[in-house]
Amino acid sequence: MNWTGEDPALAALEAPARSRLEAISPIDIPRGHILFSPGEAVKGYVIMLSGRVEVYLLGPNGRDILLYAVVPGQSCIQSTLGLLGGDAYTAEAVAEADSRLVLLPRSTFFQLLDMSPQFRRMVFRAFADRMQSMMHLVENMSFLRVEERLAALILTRATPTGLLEMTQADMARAIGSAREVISRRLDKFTRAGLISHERGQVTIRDRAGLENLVRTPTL
Amino acid sequence: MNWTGEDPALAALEAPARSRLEAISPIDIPRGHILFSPGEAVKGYVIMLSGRVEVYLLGPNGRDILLYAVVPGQSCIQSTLGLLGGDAYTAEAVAEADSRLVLLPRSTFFQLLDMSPQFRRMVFRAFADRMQSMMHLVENMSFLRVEERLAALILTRATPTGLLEMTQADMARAIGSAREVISRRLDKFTRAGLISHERGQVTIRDRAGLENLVRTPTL
DNA sequence: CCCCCTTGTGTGACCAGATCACGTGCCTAT
DNA sequence: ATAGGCACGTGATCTGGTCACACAAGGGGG
Repeated sequence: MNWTGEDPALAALEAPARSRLEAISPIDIPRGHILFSPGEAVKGYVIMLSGRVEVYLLGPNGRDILLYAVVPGQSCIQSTLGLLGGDAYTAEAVAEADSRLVLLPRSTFFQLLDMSPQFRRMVFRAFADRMQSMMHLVENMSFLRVEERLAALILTRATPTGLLEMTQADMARAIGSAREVISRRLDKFTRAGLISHERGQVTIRDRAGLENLVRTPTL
Repeated sequence: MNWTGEDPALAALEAPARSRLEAISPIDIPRGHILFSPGEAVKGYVIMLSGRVEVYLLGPNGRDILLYAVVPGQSCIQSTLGLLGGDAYTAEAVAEADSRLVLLPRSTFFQLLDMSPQFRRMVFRAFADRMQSMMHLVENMSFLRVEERLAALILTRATPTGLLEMTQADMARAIGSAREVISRRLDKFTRAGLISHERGQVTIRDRAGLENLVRTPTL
């Protein structure tokens, strides 16, 4: 077993730190599984090896918004917050794809933090990335219109062939809007010839047109 | 000169780290001064000794929203982000009161990070606090109505005697709304007997009534 | 002291978007 | 076949952000 070789950042760790990590077995999480829910105690520091985990903030009325997605090479900030501050989770994390990850117990995490400069850099970097992305989230939600956010979502999440398989409700969650609004916007896009859409999927018809929408602030 | 004694977290540092810090002189920033603007290169890690610095995200149309305020014992995350990720500032920081702070050059910051476990904890803790507050920001802006946010603002920022000296435009920035909306809400609050207000200030008349507004989700 | 200029406010009209309350096809398991 | 669940469409309504003003309160400089 040699999972630390799978990731460049992990492979760069000092030998002692690496072997300390190797002692822990990765766990596999099936798609759709919930890693943690609000109120649960923090289990440890999470290192993603493969897959995709999305972290949502849950609102009182059943609404929820996507805070960020964790992909390999990143860590889950929620966990780190809990480890450092002692608070419980306030968000929900769900595996969007079959995922493989390593769960570092609190004590191991702190040991590594003290013994390995490389590990420290890794953690700091992960922190910085998250913070950056959170700021972008705030920025987008505050200053961009739904139409721009939606266009951006379609462009960034569609396959190279221009297909996006996603339900309207999920799109709404991803850009912090409501399902009904997505429905209407997709209609508008379709009438404008930018996309076509049917149950569960959107197909890009005019990529340039969408890109134009994104980079046009308010016009 | 012995400024590390002024703050409990700093006083807890190991002797070598402390003396390393003491070699740097604090700088004084007058109220209203802008510490940094978007696009500027990152100067270093900031440790606040006294005062209050507010960090705003600037929108394209002149609108801006308060990301967080830095008070003594905390650090400015924007700076840290820059140090770790190498990106320039994307926000603006302005001193809301006369402030005194220490600016750690990048190299010193990393040296301390490597040599002092206490310093590491301090930095991590600051990071975690900021991340936590950013999540609260997102949470509040997504799930709370303007009225609740405004009531909360008045309660938390008013003096013990119930006076809040702040312009409506500033309140709007603080809770991520627009000036006109604040104007109308304050009117409403006043008609309800919760507050009274005049140019540049709000006075709490019915604290319990305001608190009730805050903790009532939608009713 | 008055004028002018800046700053802080009040207000109405309008628009984007969130919420509510449905209805309607599709798909699957019993 | 049918019932239930899921994805989607749609109108009505409300909150809140934007725009375009007017107006009042200070604050110098003449």
